[in-house]
Amino acid sequence: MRPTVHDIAAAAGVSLATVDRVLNQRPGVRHVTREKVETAIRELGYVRDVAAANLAKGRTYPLVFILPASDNSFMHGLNAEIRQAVLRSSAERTDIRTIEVPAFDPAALVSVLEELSREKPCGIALVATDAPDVRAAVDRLVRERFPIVTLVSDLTGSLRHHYAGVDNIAAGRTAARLLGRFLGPRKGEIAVLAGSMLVRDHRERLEGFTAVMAEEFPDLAILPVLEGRDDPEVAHRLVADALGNAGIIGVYSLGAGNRGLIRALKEKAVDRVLTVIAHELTAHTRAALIDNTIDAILNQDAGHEVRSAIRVLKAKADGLAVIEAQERIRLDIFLKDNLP
Amino acid sequence: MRPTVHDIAAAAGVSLATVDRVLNQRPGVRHVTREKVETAIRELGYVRDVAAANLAKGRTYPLVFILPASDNSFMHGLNAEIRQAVLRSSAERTDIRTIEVPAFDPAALVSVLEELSREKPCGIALVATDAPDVRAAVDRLVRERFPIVTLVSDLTGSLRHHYAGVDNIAAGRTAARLLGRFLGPRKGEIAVLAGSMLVRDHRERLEGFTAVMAEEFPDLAILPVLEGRDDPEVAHRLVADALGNAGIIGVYSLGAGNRGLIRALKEKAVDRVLTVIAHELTAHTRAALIDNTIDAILNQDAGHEVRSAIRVLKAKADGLAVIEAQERIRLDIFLKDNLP
DNA sequence: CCAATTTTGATGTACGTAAATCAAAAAATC
DNA sequence: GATTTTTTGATTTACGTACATCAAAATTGG
Repeated sequence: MRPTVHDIAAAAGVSLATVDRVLNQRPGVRHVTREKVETAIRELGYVRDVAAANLAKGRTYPLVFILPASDNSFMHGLNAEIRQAVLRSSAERTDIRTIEVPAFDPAALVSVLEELSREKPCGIALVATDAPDVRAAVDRLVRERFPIVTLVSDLTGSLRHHYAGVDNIAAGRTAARLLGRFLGPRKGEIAVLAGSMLVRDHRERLEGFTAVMAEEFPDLAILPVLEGRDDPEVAHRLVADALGNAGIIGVYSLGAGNRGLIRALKEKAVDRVLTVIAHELTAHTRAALIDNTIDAILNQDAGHEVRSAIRVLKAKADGLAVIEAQERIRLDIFLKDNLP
Repeated sequence: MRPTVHDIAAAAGVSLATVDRVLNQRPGVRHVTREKVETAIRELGYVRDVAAANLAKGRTYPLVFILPASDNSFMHGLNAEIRQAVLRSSAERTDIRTIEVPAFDPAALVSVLEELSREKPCGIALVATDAPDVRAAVDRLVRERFPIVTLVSDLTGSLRHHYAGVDNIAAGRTAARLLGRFLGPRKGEIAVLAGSMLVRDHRERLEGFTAVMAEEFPDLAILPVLEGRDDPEVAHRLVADALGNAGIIGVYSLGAGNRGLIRALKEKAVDRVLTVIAHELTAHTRAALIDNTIDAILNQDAGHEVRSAIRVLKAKADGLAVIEAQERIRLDIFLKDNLP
């Protein structure tokens, strides 16, 4: 049996009350006594029974998710996963609130973060917009001891405790290698469709993509990036235009708005041998993968990201360790054969 | 606040003791009374606080893992992950025991399963050997209400509650498409290295592989399968021999023993352009992926499999629902760019 | 050395559930 | 209608921790 507070008290030769004072960092314990207790804790390998403690405290974990108000499949999926988590909240003792902020608007995000500092949630997950002000606001909250994880899009260089999302540079590199290998010895041009170069994850994907292309596939030339603003209509127009160029043999779509891309491909490229790699598995991209319009889909599992963020925030709130390997968000590569 | 047993008692107009009798299916409750309580439970949406219940019961979950005594990297990894889980067992209230049985030996597995029926663990995870006797033994245990999950290798058609492993047919299909696409328009022969055709997961991978090859890549001819018994030495000899055939342009290694494969490739194929796809990420395959000896690695994450098996067994033991999406074991595809 | 202060101990209640006991009430049997 | 049997209620203890209170002891300051 694992040791309890009683065992600690006995081993340290102090009373239960003193052990409690040490464990919950209450005042009124002499330094030497505190050390006796801490030694006993270490020697017996005591670990607080979190379930019992939470029961006694009647503890819940008020968590806040801050999401951009973007109208694309991925964000809808993310929202749906958060709603699923809310359904489980009574069993998990969480109390989850979602705040939507205008997309690509650092100031709005910062003001929400500042409000939260007053509200005292026990953890914050945010889809970060990459700006110095945001970084500063996050760092401030971390210093005030709020557990913070970034979701989907990271805030490199900030003090956030954890990032629940994929490595976007690796994603871009992977897309490049897949495209390069699929195209084999062919020479030609590659069209790249992004949402916006203002978003860090898109920039990083592009960075990884161009790096591998330059290093390993010199026969493939990357055309100037098309910025579709994650909007199907815009994407459709841009891609349809671009396909006027007969030299294009491959397409990498690294953002959202794939509905437009797929429509353009079906209209303009039925008779051409194009290799297409896109991000995010949705009903549309899935269908396109199956009918060979798309050759591979890179995906991040929004459900995993949300569940991971919650686990990490709870653990940080309790000062517990997380299982690192479990919290790594993997880049899923889907061909038509391994669709879930 | 979520309702407690007290609320149920009040709502149903009965005493706490009666609610307890209903909840824990103790005898001595009239049918009408039981229904009153059950109605109240439904109407208030009561769900038992598992943490509090476990605390009161002093419950632990005695779990058994049955593994084949195979000396390969994957099984070593699996064992290591189970040991990690054992380290967490006090926090997770589990009590995990591992039993090793001779590999590919249905009789041994069956006799272990029969012993367990007496020992009464609250859950069993096994790497199944695919044989009718094993199926029958598993079905018998399921009927005796033991939660059972298969691990890594499934037992199709049995009553096991869950399978914690990848879809091996999909894995084989994915390997075929990757190989086919990487090879592009080239014609030639493909060598396949397996462990043993007696193991279900290997058979399934081969099945998926040959199916896609036949459907979609008719220019690639699959050579007779080399059975390396997951042994590096045997694999080395077989592959080295096979590479005498100059028509080989691709290799699919669907089992273990990749150390031997890699050695053979480095000795015999330095000057050839071979495309190689292998299973299981180990130190060796990882290095080979980085130095371009291998082109892609398909992997199943043993840590995820173990943690998932434990979660599912605990949930089944408590009669709780599992988050299906969370328990799906994914086929990881690693190129040199997205290695963890 | 006494008083003021700090530190420690002893004890009780609570969290939500499990499990047991014994008495009381209701139902079934003859 | 009395007796047996079944069903129900009331109450208590326990799980491991948190938290509060009050008294007792130890330490500090003067």
